[in-house]
Amino acid sequence: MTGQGLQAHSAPTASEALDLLERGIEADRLITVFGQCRVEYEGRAASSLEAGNRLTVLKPDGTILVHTDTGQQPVNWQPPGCTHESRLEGGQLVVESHRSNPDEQLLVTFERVDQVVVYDGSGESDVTVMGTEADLRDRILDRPELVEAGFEPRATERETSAGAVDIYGTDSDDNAVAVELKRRRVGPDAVSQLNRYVEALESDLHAGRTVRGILVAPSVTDRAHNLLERRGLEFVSLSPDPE
Amino acid sequence: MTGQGLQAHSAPTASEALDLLERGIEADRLITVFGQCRVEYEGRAASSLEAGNRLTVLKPDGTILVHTDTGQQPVNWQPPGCTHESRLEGGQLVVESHRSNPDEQLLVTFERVDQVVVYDGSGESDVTVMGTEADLRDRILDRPELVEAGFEPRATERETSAGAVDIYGTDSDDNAVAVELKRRRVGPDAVSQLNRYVEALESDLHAGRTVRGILVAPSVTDRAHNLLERRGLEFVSLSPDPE
DNA sequence: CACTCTATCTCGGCT
DNA sequence: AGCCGAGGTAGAGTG
Repeated sequence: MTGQGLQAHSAPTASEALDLLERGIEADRLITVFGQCRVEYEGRAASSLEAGNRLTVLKPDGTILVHTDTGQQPVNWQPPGCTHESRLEGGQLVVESHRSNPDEQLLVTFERVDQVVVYDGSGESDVTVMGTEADLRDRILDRPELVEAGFEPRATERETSAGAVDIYGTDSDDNAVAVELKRRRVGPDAVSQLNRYVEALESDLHAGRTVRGILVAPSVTDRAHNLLERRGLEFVSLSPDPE
Repeated sequence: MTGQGLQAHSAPTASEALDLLERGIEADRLITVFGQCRVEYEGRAASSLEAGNRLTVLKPDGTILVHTDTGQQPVNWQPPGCTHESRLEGGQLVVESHRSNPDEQLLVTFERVDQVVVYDGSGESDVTVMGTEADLRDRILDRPELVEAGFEPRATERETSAGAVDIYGTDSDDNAVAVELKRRRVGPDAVSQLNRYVEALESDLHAGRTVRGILVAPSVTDRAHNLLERRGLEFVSLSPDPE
C-alpha cells in the first residue's frame, strides 16, 4: 500500500523531481517539495519573494501553498481551481500555478530541490465543529428567555432589505425584535450590522411599529458599547457554550 | 548540507517516527508527517475528525497544520506560540500541541505513519506585496484630484473617537472630508465604517462644521450604493493599480 | 455568477 | 494585553 500510496525522493536532480511532479499531478496526488526557491505572484495583487528554504504543497484540487518555517499562513499561495504545471528552465525546476477569473499566476523556481514526496491523501471525512454561531442560535431557540423574559422567536435568517436577521421575534409588548448573534467578543462592526437590520425593519414594517435591536455575544468592546448606546440598541451577554 | 538540512524516513515504525519528531522539535526544524490520523481539537471551539490520510506540518514557532488533499485552509490547526509534544500511546504516535490564553489543545493520533520529513526551513526573506490599500492611499496623496478637484489631504490615519480615518482633508469650500479606502469592491460594511467616522468627526469638530464622507474603491455592491445614498455619503471609483 | 456573512479567521499596528 | 482594521482574506450559503 505504501508503495502505491507514497513515493519519496531525497535530493533529486531537477529532472528527477520534474518526473515525480508530473506523474504526481497527473495522478491527483498530494505533493510536497522541500527546497530553496524563489516565488513570483501576479494577479489580484503582485509579490516577489527571494530565494529561501521552503515547503511547497500542491493539492489535486488546484491549491498551491508555499510555507516558510514561521506563521500559520502560507507566504504565497493559490486557491483551489488552479492548474499546476511543472517544467525545467535553465536546469531549474519551475512550478507554475495559473487560473483565470481573476487572471493570476504563481511561479515557484527551485534553485535546489531537497525532497519530493508524492502522497495519496484521499479518504474523506467531515469535520464537525461545535461552539459556533449556529450553536448559540440553537441555544436561544431552545431557551428564548436567555435573551429576555417574554421574547418569542418568530424566524431565523429573516430577510430584510439590508440582509438577513439572525433571529427575528417579538417581546412581551409585541414589539418587533431583531437579534444579532456573535460567538465571541465583538467590536463596532457588529453594532453597525445590527443597526442596519433595525433600520431596514423600521422601513419594511408598517409605520409606527417599534423595532428593538439586541446584540447577543459573550462581550463587547468599549467602542461597541458606546455605539450601542448612541444607536439605542441593547446588549445581552451570552456564550455559545453552556459552560 | 542535505544530510544536516533534511532527514526523511519512509514508513517508519511509531517509535522511529517519534524519535525523528522529538529531535526535529528540539532542533527547531520544519517537520512534516504523512499518515493516517485522527484529530481532536478543543479550545475556542471544539472539533473532531475521523481517521484519514493527511499531511501534518509542525513549525518551530509553534504552528501546527493538518491538511487534507483539498482546500487552501488546513482542516485543523494551531497558531504560532504553541508547544509541540510527541509521545507513544498504545503503540500509536501522538502529537499534541497546546497553548494557554486561550486554553487550547490539538491532538493528532496516527494510526499509520507513511513518511516523516525533518527540514531546515530557515533563511529568511521578506515578501513585498504591491496593489494593497497602502498603494491606493499613496496614489491619492500623489494626485488628490483623483478624489475630487480641490481636495487637499491633511492627514492619514487621523484618529477619531470611532477609529482612524484613512485620509482626512478638506474640499475647495474648506469642508472637512473623510475618505475611506478599499482596494476592492465593497459591501455595506465599508459604508457603515465610513459613516461612523463621519459622525465621529461631526461630533469631534466644532459644531456646524460640514463633514463629507467619500468612499474610494473600485466599485460598490447595490446594497452598499443604497446605504451610501441614505447616509448622504459619496463614492469615487478608483483602483489601487494605475492600469 | 454576484452578494452577504462567518471564521478556532490570521496578522500587524497601536495604545 | 486588548482593541482595531486589513487581507491576494477563504469558505459557506443563498438568490
